[in-house]
This record gives sequence, C-alpha cells and structure tokens, in this order.
Amino acid sequence: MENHQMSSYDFKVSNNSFLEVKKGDILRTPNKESSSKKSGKKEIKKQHRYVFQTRSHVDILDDGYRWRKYGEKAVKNNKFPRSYYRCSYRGCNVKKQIQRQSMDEQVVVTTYEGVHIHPVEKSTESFDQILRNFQSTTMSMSMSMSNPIMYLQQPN
DNA sequence: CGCATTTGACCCGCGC
DNA sequence: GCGCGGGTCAAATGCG
Repeated sequence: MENHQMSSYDFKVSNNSFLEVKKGDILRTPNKESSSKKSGKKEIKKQHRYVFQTRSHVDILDDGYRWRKYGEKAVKNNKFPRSYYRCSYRGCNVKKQIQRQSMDEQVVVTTYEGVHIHPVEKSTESFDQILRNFQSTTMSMSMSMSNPIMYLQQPN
C-alpha cells in the first residue's frame, strides 16, 4: 500500500494483533533554550521521543514499567481522548501518552518521552525485546533518514 | 491501607 | 486581551 521503506520484524505478542511501529522524529529544544523566566521550575526539556504506532484492539501495552495515569484530554481532530501516563518510579520523569486514531479504531499511537533511570521491574515477554531492537535500528537510521518508518508485523 | 484512576479545574503558549 | 487547544494538578473515589 504505502511506498515507505519497510523493515519487517517478527514480533510475538500474546494477542493475535500485529504491531506497526513508526519512529517519530526526535524533537529537541527549538530556538528557545529556557534562558530565564521561571528558574528552578521546569528545567526538563523533551529529550527523546519515540512514537509507536501500534495496531491493536487494546490501548494498554505493557512495556514492563509501571505507569500512573495523570490526565486525559480530548484532541481536536480525534474523537477519542488522549491519555497521559507517567512512570511511577520516584525521580523517573518518563512520560507516555496514548492516543487512538479516529480514522482507524485499531490504531493506537503511543508516545514515549524521556529515558528511564531504573531497570525494568517486570520481565516483558517480548516487548522489551522489540523495543531494544527498534531503538538500535532507529538510531542508526535516524542519522541517514529524516523520517524512518518501520513496520513490525507478526505472522499469525 | 496504599496506590492507581478518574475527572474537572487550572495553566500556559499562541494566534487572532 | 481573550479564546482555544493542549498539558498537568489534585481531590475524591475505587480497588486489590
């Protein structure tokens, strides 16, 4: 269908759904570098941002970390609300937002923001494996391509 | 009883 | 300056 470059990975998931992973662009601080204004308030800038586009009927994907939901807001162009999660570990400011596409109810966009400062609590069956694979691949890809897109799908 | 979720209010940046 | 869209807070509630 799409004319994107796609790499196929086999991904074992408990469900019968296949995963379609899309790498978002790494957004860093634009022109503003938080010079003055409120000092000691929000020093945290967006460092890493991974955008996962998952095709599944469940929005909650267990990646091994414990998340605490802290908000939910509806976005303008989508009929489904967006959920905001945060890592429960103290000091770990990793955020995560989950949004379902209105066009395709099955498509769930998961956005990770930041890096964890602690190891994974639970042993994820395959998600952390795919995550690892995904990260290493996209890192090398992002250097050459500005818009790396990957598709992961599970064969039945 | 401790922790996660819920949900409306609040807040902030931006465009008009 | 105000309204809007998006992000976060926090009190109440729920649940194991």
